[in-house]
Amino acid sequence: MARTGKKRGNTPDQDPAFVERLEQAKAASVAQLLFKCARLLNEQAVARLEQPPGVPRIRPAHTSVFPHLDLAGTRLTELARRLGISKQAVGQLVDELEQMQVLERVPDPSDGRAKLIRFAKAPGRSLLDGLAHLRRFEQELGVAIGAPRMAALHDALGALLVALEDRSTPSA
Amino acid sequence: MARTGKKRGNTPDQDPAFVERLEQAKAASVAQLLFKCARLLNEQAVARLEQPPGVPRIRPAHTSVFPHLDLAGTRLTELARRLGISKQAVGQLVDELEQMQVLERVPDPSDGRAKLIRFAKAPGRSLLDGLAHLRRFEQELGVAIGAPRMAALHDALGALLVALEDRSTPSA
DNA sequence: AATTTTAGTCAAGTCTCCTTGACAATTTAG
DNA sequence: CTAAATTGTCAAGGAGACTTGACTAAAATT
Repeated sequence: MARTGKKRGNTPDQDPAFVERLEQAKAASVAQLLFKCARLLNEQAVARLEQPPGVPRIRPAHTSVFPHLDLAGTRLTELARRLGISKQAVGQLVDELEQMQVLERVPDPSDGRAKLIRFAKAPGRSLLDGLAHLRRFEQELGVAIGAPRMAALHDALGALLVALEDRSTPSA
Repeated sequence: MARTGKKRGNTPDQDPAFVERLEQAKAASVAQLLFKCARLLNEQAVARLEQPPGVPRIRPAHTSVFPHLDLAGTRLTELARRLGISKQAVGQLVDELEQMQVLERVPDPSDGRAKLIRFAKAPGRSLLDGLAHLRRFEQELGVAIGAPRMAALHDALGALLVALEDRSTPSA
């Protein structure tokens, strides 16, 4: 690295007003903050999990399934509807999560065609370890930024999610 | 839908303690909320942009570049380092953003090999319109969840980002 | 001046995540 | 009982977001 120290700082030849508009736009963006935090958090959380090689690793997409699972079990079709993706896609995710012994499929007693998808009775450490890890990670972050802020974050995100979901599905 | 009304509510045959741990874990996850909000927000923001057909559309991946751009211009290699991806990948994103007249490449006066990537001088409406859209979108969301919550969200995310960045680069 | 590094690019390939199409097993409706 | 609809699965495929490898031009090092 032999650059002469002027790594940044001055704008070469751009209109100051234009520059200011950009600065403003960048600074104001809650969205940008959100994106960046989400990416970093996801990366660091996943990196914490020791993943046994060979069997399919847990991937970001898998986590999106959990919040839509009823504890009594949920049908594939219903899951697909909630996630807004095809049932084949869900099927694949569930296949993998089943291999990891995180989820299990049991026959639906009330319908011979259907199966209920639910958390595995004897999760192969993957699930509970993973969740415990995540919890611990979140606690650490809570300490880092302060409990009140963490609570405020939780609250605000919950509200934001509702607002966003209302937009994407104005009907359902 | 002929299920006899027991869509959820009671757990068939699972250990209550286990069930509670799961419920807790699900409810507690700030991370899940964060991921989902970020994804929805990015998708919806991009979807709002009226995209001229033919030329490459702006896609969610593109937005990740902006926060790392210095207004004076940033080199491709530096951008790649900041984003944590290969310079070829960045090159592709920048190619597309250049075609859309959102960014431009100018030769780096201090190094004949290098080019500086920066916001286009005459953005083809895409950029400024896009930023204006984003601002408006955020304002709408602010109304939806309430101004205080929005402020709290902004504050908490800022703090969280710092905490996360400190972790990922304890040295640099 | 000769050698090694560095900045950016071209080409090709991979991995993830999701889609469409076709299908057998059941259930429900007529 | 037969016809239509629904549940889940198998198979193939595609778009997006990267990656690795090979290479040129310019700069720094020796």
